[in-house]
Amino acid sequence: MISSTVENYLKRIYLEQQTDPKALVPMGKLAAVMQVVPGTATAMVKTLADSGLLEYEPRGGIRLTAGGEQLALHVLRRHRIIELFLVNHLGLDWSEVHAEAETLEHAVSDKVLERMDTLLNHPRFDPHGDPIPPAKGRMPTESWIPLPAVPAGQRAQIAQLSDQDPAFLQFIERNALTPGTEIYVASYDPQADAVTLNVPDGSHITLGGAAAEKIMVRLGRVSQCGTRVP
Amino acid sequence: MISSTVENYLKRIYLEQQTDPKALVPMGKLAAVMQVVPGTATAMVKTLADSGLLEYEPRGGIRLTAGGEQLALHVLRRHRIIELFLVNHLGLDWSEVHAEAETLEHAVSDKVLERMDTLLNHPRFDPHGDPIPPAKGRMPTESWIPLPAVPAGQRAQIAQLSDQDPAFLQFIERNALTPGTEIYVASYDPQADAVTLNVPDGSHITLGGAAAEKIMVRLGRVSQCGTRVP
DNA sequence: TCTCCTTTTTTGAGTTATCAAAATAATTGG
DNA sequence: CCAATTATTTTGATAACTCAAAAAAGGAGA
Repeated sequence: MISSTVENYLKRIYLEQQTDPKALVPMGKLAAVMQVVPGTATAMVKTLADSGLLEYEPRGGIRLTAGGEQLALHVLRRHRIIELFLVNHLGLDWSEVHAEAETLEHAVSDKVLERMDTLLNHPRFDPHGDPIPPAKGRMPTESWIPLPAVPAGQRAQIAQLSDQDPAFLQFIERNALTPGTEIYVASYDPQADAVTLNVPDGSHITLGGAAAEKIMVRLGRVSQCGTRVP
Repeated sequence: MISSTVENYLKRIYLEQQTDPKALVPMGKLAAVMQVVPGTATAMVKTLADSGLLEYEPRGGIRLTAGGEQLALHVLRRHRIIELFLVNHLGLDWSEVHAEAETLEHAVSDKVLERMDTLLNHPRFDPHGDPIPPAKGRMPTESWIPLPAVPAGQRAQIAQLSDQDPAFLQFIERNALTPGTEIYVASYDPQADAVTLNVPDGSHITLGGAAAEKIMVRLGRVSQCGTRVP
């Protein structure tokens, strides 16, 4: 039986890996995201390597094996389906479901998960726009760019929010910037570190660079299938 | 933070206590139901006593304190609401939800639990007929008797099944003996160790004493409010 | 009352996951 | 190229939970 601690390590390593797929994940980074001291990460990584879940290059870094990645994706699938279920079926606020799913992802059985998946109609994205790993098959590749990379005068669609902080997500919701929203980038001034957008309801809003960087968009009016927050 | 191990001990102790409320729960019994060696139970009981969750009489037995009982009831409430939610909202079979709830009861937050409770319309009984401890206030007292205690010729209503084994529960369902069912006790022969019942659909069935003992009933046609398996 | 048997407690040890702090390796600027 | 800094690993401890097996306490029957 695989412990929830191990599940968390695998999930985190996978997510770190995605930020730079060719590089090894450094131990310091892993320790930081797992909120443990470096020595703890080293110890855990050794046991994970012994279990064949990752490759460990001492003083170099780590990389998940195919087996490790499969387990990580399974955890991620649980996490994201649970998030969506909590929003769509239990009426929780999307800003709080991340924290709930952190715990539930280790407790929900495959059977219960597949029921949720069916009830949700096999969704492709979670409430924050993150793709839900399919039960079998490869992870879909996403082509997102951060909002500040969109040239002024372009249309785009909000795809994903890469910060799960409830306060940030509530801000996003208050300003109708949830995934799926079509926006128009009115201006981007690198000097002022400011992006101004028009949103469908007619209003416009100006964001600083730090906030804009957390908003991932798809250029043009690509249609995105899958359930998401209205 | 209270560990799920501790939650399980408290829950089990509470349930054992109920079988004979005036007596202390013996250590051997606790070890048996927790499936640990006696020494483990002793060690855990000492820490629980130090935390003020139970009273421990060495070589005598244990009894939950008010605080311990409150925590136990909280766990039991989670367990039973989750069971009902899994049956009514996720369509799981009632014979399998006990096992699922054993894990989920330690992972579901109060917020999620109260959403389930609301969605279920504040049910009073779980799928097996066990009363759901209220969020606040005392546990309702049930007046059940085992099926063999019903005199022949009497009507009764099935109240609860005191065995969570999926095979037994599937048998119960196949024979339409789920909680809420009105039955008529046609005969009871202690010598033959057999009870024969008539069920609403017109058929009748004969049970051995061991199976009949696991079926708790309410005499007469008392109406039981609360959601249950159809 | 005095063994024998059962129950319970104690003792010693193992596992998993963690931290603190010392030791070591790698990198980087002068 | 070397010293200083930074990253990583090692070492020694701890907490929670567990088991195995020895020791102790309580009966119950002769």
